[in-house]
Amino acid sequence: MFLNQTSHYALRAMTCLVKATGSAPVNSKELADFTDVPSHYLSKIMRKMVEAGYARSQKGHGGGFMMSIEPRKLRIMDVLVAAGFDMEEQPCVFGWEKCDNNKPCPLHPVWKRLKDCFNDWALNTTFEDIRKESTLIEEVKFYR
Amino acid sequence: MFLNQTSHYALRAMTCLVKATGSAPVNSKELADFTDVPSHYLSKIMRKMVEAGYARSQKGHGGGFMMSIEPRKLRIMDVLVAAGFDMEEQPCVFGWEKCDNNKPCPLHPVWKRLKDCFNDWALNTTFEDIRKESTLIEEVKFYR
DNA sequence: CTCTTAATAGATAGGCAAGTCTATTGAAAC
DNA sequence: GTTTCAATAGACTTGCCTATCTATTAAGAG
Repeated sequence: MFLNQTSHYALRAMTCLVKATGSAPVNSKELADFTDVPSHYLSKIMRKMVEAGYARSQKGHGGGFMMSIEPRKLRIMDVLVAAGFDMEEQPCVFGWEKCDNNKPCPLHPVWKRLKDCFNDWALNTTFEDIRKESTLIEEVKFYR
Repeated sequence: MFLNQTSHYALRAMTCLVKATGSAPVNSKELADFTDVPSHYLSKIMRKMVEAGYARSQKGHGGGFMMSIEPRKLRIMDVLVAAGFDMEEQPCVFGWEKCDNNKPCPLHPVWKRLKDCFNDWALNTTFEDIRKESTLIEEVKFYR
């Protein structure tokens, strides 16, 4: 419904990492299995998470990825942005170059309400919330 | 940000029609200009609006499209659905076939909050709201 | 009737996000 | 040091949503 496939993938991966906090690094094969993302494609997304400082990677034997930021300090919006999302670049519903309160497109006020609630969600949900609310990572295999 | 291009186009077109209620039919060239949608592509979308009963089309001289439902009875969700959107078919963030309250994916509760606010918006905003809140159609040309 | 305007239909093409493949680099174990 | 495991890099391919093109059908004007 919202966002693109890559955003979904990034959220899945970081969710797995937050659940694995404290344990050994999760290697990319495992991560690809849990998240059901093509492994090579996931690697690219993880690269972005590493560059943004949200994950660390460890090469070689026993290597993999681990979260490198306090979950309560990582918001959903941060992950989306790191994965390439940019709220400012989102086109106006009407396709207008300039569309703001001064020169609103015919759908501006209505659309703004939707954007506001999306922003509210993405900025006020942290990975600490996700860690607390999500099912256990161990249960993942069982469920699928 | 949300939904696909086609959904945006459908909302633009119906917004123009609701603003033109009472006047002569808006022909597809005019509609394409106002909405900035490729005219042949817009035709296909309008076909769906006609089939859904939200617009009427008039062929020949002086023909075009006009709204055929009371604005207060048409919700944003209706237009989205007619344009091809299906909430039930929206994949789970985690890509699970079955993902509900019984077998929630690790992001289920968090994602649900976003879906709820989207639904709330799409189901509770009518084209009467849009008509009242939007800038006048005459101003459109001026603004762009 | 016929002329003009405009919607409809379906086949075809483009563009870009998503996914794949191959090779390389880096780190740990022994 | 050498072997093995695993991340990184980047070129290449795929697939699907958008968009375009061509031809047809329908309706009103005169």
